[in-house]
Amino acid sequence: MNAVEIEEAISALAELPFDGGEFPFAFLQAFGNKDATIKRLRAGASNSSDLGGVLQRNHIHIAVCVPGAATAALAALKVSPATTKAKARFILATDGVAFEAEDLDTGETVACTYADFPNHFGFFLPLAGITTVKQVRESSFDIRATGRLNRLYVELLKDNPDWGAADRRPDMNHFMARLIFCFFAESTDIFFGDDLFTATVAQMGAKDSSNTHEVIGTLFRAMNTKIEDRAAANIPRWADAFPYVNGGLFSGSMDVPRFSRIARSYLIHIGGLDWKKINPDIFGSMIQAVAEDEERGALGMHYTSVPNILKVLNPLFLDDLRARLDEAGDNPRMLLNLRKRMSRIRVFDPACGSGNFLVIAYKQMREIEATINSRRGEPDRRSEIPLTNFRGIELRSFPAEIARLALIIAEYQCDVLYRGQKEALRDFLPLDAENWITCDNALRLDWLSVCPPTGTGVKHQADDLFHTPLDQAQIDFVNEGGETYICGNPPYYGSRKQTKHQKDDLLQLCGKRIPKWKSLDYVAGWFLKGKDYIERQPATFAFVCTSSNCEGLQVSVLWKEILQGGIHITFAYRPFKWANLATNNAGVTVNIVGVSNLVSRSDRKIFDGGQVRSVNNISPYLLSTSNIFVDTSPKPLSQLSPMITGSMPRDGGHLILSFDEAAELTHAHPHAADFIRPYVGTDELIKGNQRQCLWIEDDQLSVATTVPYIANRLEKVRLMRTESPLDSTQEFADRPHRFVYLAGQSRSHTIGVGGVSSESREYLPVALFDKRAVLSNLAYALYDAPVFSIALIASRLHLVWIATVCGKLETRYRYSNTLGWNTFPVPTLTEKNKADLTRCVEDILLAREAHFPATIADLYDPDNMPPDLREAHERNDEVLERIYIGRRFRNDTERLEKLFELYTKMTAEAGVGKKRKVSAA
DNA sequence: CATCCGACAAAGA
DNA sequence: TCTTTGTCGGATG
Repeated sequence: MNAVEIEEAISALAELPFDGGEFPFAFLQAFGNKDATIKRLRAGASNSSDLGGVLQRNHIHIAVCVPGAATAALAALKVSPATTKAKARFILATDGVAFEAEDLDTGETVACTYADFPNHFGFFLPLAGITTVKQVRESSFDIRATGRLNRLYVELLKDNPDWGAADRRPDMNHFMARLIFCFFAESTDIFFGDDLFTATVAQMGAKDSSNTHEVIGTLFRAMNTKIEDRAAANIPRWADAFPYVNGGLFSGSMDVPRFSRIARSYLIHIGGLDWKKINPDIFGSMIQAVAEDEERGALGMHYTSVPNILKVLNPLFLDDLRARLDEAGDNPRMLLNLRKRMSRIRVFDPACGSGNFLVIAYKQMREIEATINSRRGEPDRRSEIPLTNFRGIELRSFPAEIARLALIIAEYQCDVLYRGQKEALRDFLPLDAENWITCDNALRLDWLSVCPPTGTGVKHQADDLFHTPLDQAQIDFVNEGGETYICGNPPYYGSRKQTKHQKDDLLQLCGKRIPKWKSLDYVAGWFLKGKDYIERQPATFAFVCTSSNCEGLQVSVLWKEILQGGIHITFAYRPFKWANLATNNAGVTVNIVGVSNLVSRSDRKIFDGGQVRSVNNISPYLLSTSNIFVDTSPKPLSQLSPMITGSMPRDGGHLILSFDEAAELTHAHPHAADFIRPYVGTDELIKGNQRQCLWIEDDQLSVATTVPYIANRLEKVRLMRTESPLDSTQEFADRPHRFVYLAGQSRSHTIGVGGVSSESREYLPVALFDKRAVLSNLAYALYDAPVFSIALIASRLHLVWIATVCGKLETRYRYSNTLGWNTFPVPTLTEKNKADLTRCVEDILLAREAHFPATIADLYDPDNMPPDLREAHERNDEVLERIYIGRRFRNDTERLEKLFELYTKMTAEAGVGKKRKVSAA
C-alpha cells in the first residue's frame, strides 16, 4: 500500500462508529497488514500484549481503554515489559474520544481527538514500511488531497472519455488546476465566505449532477470577467460573490467536463478539506503523478525533498545571498542594494516538473527579503521579488499547470507569513502575473527565448510541432542587469533506455558536434543546453544528474564538449543515493554539478558525504584534479598483456548448468564431461560458487547431441535466440551449441578479473584459473599472461585508477578493459621488477591458499582480512610503488596525481591524441 | 566483433 | 524489511 491508499483506509476507519474490540485490527489492516497477519493476531497466537490490548512484534502496542483513561493507558503501554520485549516502535491508546500515541524511536507524540487521528496518519507511516523524509511525514494534507484529486480525475475521465484523448488532456489539466485554485481560495480568505466555491456548486447544482458542469463553467467565466463587465456578459447574480481572478488561470477554453453523481460528491468532499495546509512544493510533486496514467499507482515517486533541492540552490546562489545579508548587518544602504539585487535575479528550471525548485527558490528568497525589510523597519512592505523571474520549461501539461499554481500559492503564503493576512489579501487579486511556465520540450527549445538575455525580448521559438508554446512566455523579465541561475533535476535515461523521440532530441542537439553522442544519458542534453545558454548569456547552471554522467565513458564524451572557453565546474556533490517516496526505493545514485563561465571565484567546492572542501579545480570526475579525460583505448598503452571481455552466451540460461545439474549429467553420461567446463563470472570468481557450462566445439556437435539432455538444452537455446528481437542474437539461432560472443581460448592458464566489485573491498578481485575455465562476459580475461599482471591488478594503485576512470554500478567499482586496464599507466618494467612482482603474487596466492576454502569474498572482507594476506598485499604495493616513485605513496590523492601525470605523458608521447587538457581558469 | 551500462534487481542478513 | 552487492543481454561503437 502506498501513502495515499493508507490515508484513504484510515479516513474511512475514523468515519465508522468506534468499536473498541475491532479498532486495533482495523487500524493495523489500514496500514496494509495482510489478512493472515490480522487473523493470527486476532487468534492471539502472535499477540503478546500484557495489557489486554494488541501487540504486533516490532511494530505497535495498541490499547483500547475505558472513557477518560487514554493518557493513563498510554503511560501503562510505555512501561509495559511486553512493549519493550516485542521491540514495539509505537504505542497507541484510545477510548474512542481521545487518541494518544508515541513513537518510541523518536519520542514524538500525538494527542488529539479520535475523529482527528487521520490527520496524523503520516506519524505511523513507518508501520507500513514507508520511511520517508520528515517533510512528507508531516504532510498528511498533501497526501490526502492528492489521493482525493486522483480519484476525482479518474472519475471525470470515466465520465468524459473524450477528455482523456491526447488533444484534450491539456484542457483537462487546466481544468484541474482551476479547481485546485478555487479550493485553495475558498479555504483562505481569497474568496469571501466559507467554502464559497464548494457551497455554490452544491447549492446551485442539481442533486443529480446534471448541471454541475454548467455551474462550474459559469463561475469560471465570472472569475475571468471584471465585476463591471459581468452584467453585459450575462453572468448571473449568484456568481457575483466570486472575485475577478484572471491571471491566465481562468482564460482559455471554458469547457467543463460533465460530472456524474459520484464525481460531484468527490468534488464536494475535496472542497471540505482544509486547503490552507497545502505545501505547494510537496503537493506539487505528488499531484503530478495524477495525470500520468502509468504513474498513478506510484504517487510521490518523483518527490524531490527540500534538502535535496537546497543542495542545488544553496551553492548555486542562496549561500551567497545569505553571506551578503550577514555582511550587510543593519546597514540600510547595503540592505537596500541586496534587495535590489534580489529583485533582478532570475531562476530558471528547464525541467521544472511541478515547480519544486522554483517554489523553494522563491520561498528562500522571500525569507531573505523579509529579513532585509524587518532590519530596515519596513516589515509589511510589498515584495520586490517578481514571480515572473521564476521560469520553467516542462514537457507534461499537468505539472506545468501545477507549477504555475504552486508559485501563485507560494506567493500568497509568503505574503501572509511575512506581511500578514490583510496585506496578502489586498495585493493578491487579480493575478497580475501571466505565465512563466512553458509547456514544451526543453531540449528542442531555445532557452534564450524562455529566459532571454537581460533587457531583450527574444521571441519564443520552437521547432517541435507537438507542443504549442504559450504566448505568455514571451513576457519580459523584470531583471535589468540581473543574474541568471539555471537549476533543476532533469529526467535520466541511460543511452539504451531512451525512446526514439528522446534519441532524436539528443541527435539534433549534439549529433553534429559530439562523437559517440549515442552513449550519453538523456540528462546530458540539459548540460549541453546549459552550456549553449551560458555561452551567449554568461550564467551558472546546476543540475542533479545520474552519477554516470560524470563517470566512465561519458566523461570524455560529454565533458570535453562542455568544459571549453572558460566554462568550468564551480561546485559538485559527489555521488549520493537519491530517495523518493517509494517503499522499496532502490532508486538511483546521483550527483549535482554546477557549471559556470562567470569570472571564476576562487572557492570552488566539492561536497562529499557531509564534508565540504574548497578546491582550485573540479574535474569532470568531480575530483579536485586538473581536467584530464581518460578515453577508451583498444589496446594497452603500457607494456601490458591484452585483456578481453569474457564470452557472452545469450542463451537464456540454457547453456549454463548448476553444480548439481552438471554432476547428474556426467553421472548419467560420463562422456558428456568433455562438453562441460567451469563457468566463471564475477559472482563465481568472488564467492567461489561453482557453475558449469556446455562448451561444445563445432566438430564435437554430432557426438554431443547424442545425449538427449544436451540436445534438449540446445533446442531451448535455439528457440530463445529465434525469439530475440536482436539480429545479432538471431544469427546464432542455428548454432545453439556456441556462445554468441567468444573471447578466445587460453593454452596454459587464465587470469580472471571481476567485472563489478563492492567498494568496501580494499583490492580488486582477481584470480588464476586453469585453461579449461570459461570466463563469462561478466568477467575479464588475460589468457596465458605473465603472472606479474596479477600484481598490477591487485594493487592499490590499480584500484584507485579503476575507481576514478571507470564506470560504476551505483557506487560499486566496475572494471573495464578498454577504459581501465588499457589506459593504466605503468613504467617500463625491468626483468628484476617483473621477478619481484611475480614473487609478490606468489605470496598473495599462497596466503589465499593457506585459508582454503575461503572465497575471495571471505578473504577480502575489509573487517576480517587475514593478516598474512594483508601483509602479502602490503608487500606487493610496496614493491610496485617503489617502481613508480622509489617509495610508498602517501595517500590515494598522490597515487592518482602520479597516474594522471604518467597518463598525460603517455598519451602525448604515443601520439594517441586522446588527451586534452582544458584550462581550469 | 567487443563492449558499458542500467531513475536496477535479486540475493542475503 | 532493510542491506549488500553483482545478473544479463541489448544497443552502440
